[in-house]
Amino acid sequence: MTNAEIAAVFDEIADILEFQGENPFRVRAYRNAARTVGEMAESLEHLVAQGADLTQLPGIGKDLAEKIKTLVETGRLEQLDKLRAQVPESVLQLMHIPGLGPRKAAALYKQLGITNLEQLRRACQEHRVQKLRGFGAKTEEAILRGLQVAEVASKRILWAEADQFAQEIKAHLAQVPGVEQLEVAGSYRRGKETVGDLDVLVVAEDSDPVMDRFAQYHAVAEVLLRGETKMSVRLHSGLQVDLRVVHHQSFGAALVYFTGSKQHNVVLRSRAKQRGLKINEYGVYRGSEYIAGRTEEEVYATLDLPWIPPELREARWEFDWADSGRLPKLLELKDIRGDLHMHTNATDGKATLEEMVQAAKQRGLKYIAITDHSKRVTMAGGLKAEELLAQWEQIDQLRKRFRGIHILKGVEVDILERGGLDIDDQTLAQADWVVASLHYGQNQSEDRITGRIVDALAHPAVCAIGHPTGRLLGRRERYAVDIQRVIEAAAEHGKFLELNANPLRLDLDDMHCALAREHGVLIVISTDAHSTEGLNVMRYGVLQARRGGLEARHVLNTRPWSQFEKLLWRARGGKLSTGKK
DNA sequence: GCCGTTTTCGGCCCGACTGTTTTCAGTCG
Repeated sequence: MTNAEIAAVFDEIADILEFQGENPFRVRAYRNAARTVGEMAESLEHLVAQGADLTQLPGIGKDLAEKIKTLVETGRLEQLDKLRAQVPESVLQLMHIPGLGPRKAAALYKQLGITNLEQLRRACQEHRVQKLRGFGAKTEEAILRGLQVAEVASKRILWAEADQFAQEIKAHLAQVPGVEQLEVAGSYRRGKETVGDLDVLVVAEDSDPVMDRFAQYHAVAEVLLRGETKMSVRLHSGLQVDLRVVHHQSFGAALVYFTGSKQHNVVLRSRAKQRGLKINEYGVYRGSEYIAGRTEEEVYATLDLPWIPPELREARWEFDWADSGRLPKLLELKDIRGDLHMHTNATDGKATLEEMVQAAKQRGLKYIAITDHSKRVTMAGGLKAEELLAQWEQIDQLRKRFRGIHILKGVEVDILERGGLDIDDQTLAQADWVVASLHYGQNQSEDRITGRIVDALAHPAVCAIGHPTGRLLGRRERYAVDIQRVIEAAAEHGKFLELNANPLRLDLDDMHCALAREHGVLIVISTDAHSTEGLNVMRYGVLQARRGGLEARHVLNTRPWSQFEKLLWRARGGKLSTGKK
């Protein structure tokens, strides 16, 4: 059973317990466990097989450790079977309607016998819902609206898309007179790969002009609520945007509060409590006395903490790091010196080889690798060995004309379904840089896929594995691959692993990056550009790496050329074909 | 169900807004 499946079991248990009105802290324990398990890079199957002590994991105690063990060994959990028998599965969907929580959903089920969304719709239309205690005509209307938007509202969007809205909204609100400070917080500010909603924070004395202007933002479809300090809208795209207006002495506290994550805030609050303080979105208080809140630094300082970069605020390692003075100096976009995965119009890219080199140079890159597809990737017009060799001759010519940038002769060689690589060893040996990627046979078993990738890492010509999980955010699940084993193999052979900066991919993900760092494996952040504009996605990859706690020294393509050359030489067993001028 | 620099029992973050109430429960973030 995979980690994701175990996490799903715990989430389902939490859903049912919540619906049944169980102790909310018990529900939270299951949610926390689901999160811990779902985010782990190490496989629980392996940990159990090794007899590891699972209670060392955060939020996993004796009881849940035993349940994980049972799930891994038998694939089932008696507790869940029993719970499922008590509540029809479709009833749980009721809780996913905005405005319906466990209490109201339970009332609908118990008093009206509603077990699915269609019955709910009919009951609202027949005005049976408003007769229930605690419900009314407005609730009924809200449910009907909620039914319409439930599907689109639950969809998270890519960080890159959220960034466009965030920039527009900032520009839109900045024009309001009296707006002193303006920031978009939430998971957007934490740089999470997908974003569920936007939290806009504004400092102004008077909230009305800001809210009036906000309602006029062209993408707003509906104002969901509007109060003194808080307003929520839904955009035509379905994205919800929350606006909070605060006074300047609360800006830091509110920024901390609305940046989150939820779990990070819970830790902050308990730390405040331990120190006899109270922290909320308005500030830090001792009793009713305001202590701090103007800036984030000020707020963290009252809790004996340094300022923590938003990307790390997930209650994973940041508090341990901060307490022991080991908070990393996170990687920045300006640290990036090279880009080692890009395509040209020789395969499925749009720009010519020369245009790509020109564009890379304009962006200040000191070294790049041209890595077109190999022949197996027929859809992209992958290159045969002789075509590659011809391209590399072209690169020889270009090297004479372009100074100040090193152009590596590379290839993105396909890892074949049956194992092995798509280009012969002799040709590969002449390349400066080889990315091996898996494009076919994505439905094979975890063992086979992991085996194919581990074998590729053992190949002397291969430098790195491209997009190592193959996922496309919101479109395609990752293939079954044991990342732990891949990282161990990369460590053993001194190879590198890619963090693909395409906003749709972003794999390895943050947790994988952290695990690679622990194993001393260097990450390569690459754009996988298919056009000159494609080179601009590097910043998304940097953001993901920051979430994994990576510093510049953990990333191969931050190295100056001379250092990079040495590392590459070592990775290829002391054999470097050219790369030098 | 977890967890321990107040604790192995008794806590577990805190506030805004809405709708349905007549002082508050439920939901959300």
